[in-house]
Amino acid sequence: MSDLMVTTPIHSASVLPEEPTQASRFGKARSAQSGALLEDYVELISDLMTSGGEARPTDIARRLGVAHATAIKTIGRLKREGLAVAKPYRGVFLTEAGESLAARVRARHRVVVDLLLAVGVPFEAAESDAEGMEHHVSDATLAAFARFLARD
Amino acid sequence: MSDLMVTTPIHSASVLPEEPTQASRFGKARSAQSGALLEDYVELISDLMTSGGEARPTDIARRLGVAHATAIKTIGRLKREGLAVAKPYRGVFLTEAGESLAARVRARHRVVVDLLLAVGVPFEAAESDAEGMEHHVSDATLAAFARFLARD
DNA sequence: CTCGGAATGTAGCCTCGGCTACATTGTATG
DNA sequence: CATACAATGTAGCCGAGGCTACATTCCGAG
Ligand SMILES: [Mn+2]
Ligand SMILES: [Mn+2]
Ligand SMILES: [Mn+2]
Ligand SMILES: [Mn+2]
Repeated sequence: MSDLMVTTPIHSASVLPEEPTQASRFGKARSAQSGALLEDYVELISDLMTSGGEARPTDIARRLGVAHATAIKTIGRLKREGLAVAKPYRGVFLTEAGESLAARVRARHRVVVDLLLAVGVPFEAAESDAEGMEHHVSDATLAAFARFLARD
Repeated sequence: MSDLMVTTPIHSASVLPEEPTQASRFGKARSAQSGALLEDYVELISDLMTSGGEARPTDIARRLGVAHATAIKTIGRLKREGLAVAKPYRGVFLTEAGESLAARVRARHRVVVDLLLAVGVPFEAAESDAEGMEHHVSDATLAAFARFLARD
């Protein structure tokens, strides 16, 4: 490795950022995280509706690997936030807002996985890591990923 | 775009994964998330010690953008988990385990930021998004990132 | 039709990670 | 060397997201 590469700094400098800057970064990570669960739910509900015509609490719970009571409680939160509707014992449906969020989340998920694959991440690691990473990918980063994937 | 590129599938197929597979992916994302806060704390404490010789609860809180009581409570958890030690009113210190975790976390943070920069993500978005994404980067993915960055 | 088992829903418990309000301690300055 | 004030610590609240245990409802097989 050359120690004279002044033109293109490959590595990010390891300086402690300014305090408000750093606080803002951590804050963004926290708020991104708070929406993560709802994003996964709407994406999953949309997938289940498409592939089987219905989204039942038990199926949702099994797919997420949680107890059915946990799923039902979260579905309640989806309703409160206007992302889903459900009548007792009648399955879950997405609102317009829910469908639209699901579409965005699904598209982002795919781009993240594709980016990981493109830089050489093995398939299962890509899918697994993307499930968590996706919720922290900003629009700017998503756009950069898309540009990178579209390059020749 | 050619519609005959059968040799190299660029895009990940959009099929619903098998149920246990999907549950395991979501489960991994959940457990990764549960360690995220502790990772950020040890990295930050290590940085503060290096740059200023001490890590005080107030400074930690300001950098993270949380109330000092929140920081103190989490420092309690660091102690319970054997990552830090602190005597009342005397500042926080990392144990061997804490230092070692901090070193790994710092290295991973840098690789993630560098990877994002390398694929064209703007600097501030890279730093901001990395703060959340890093905690979901598995060893396999980290290794792939490092290989990608080391390419000619 | 009936009724038993699966699905759904409810209740109540836990930990985590935020917060505010207040109490205590340490120390720097006058 | 006293004390005002900043830092630290404690108490108690909240919501999210897990869980188990139990109650209720639905529906398909007989
Ligand atoms: Mn996800
Ligand atoms: Mn996803
Ligand atoms: Mn982080
Ligand atoms: Mn970090």
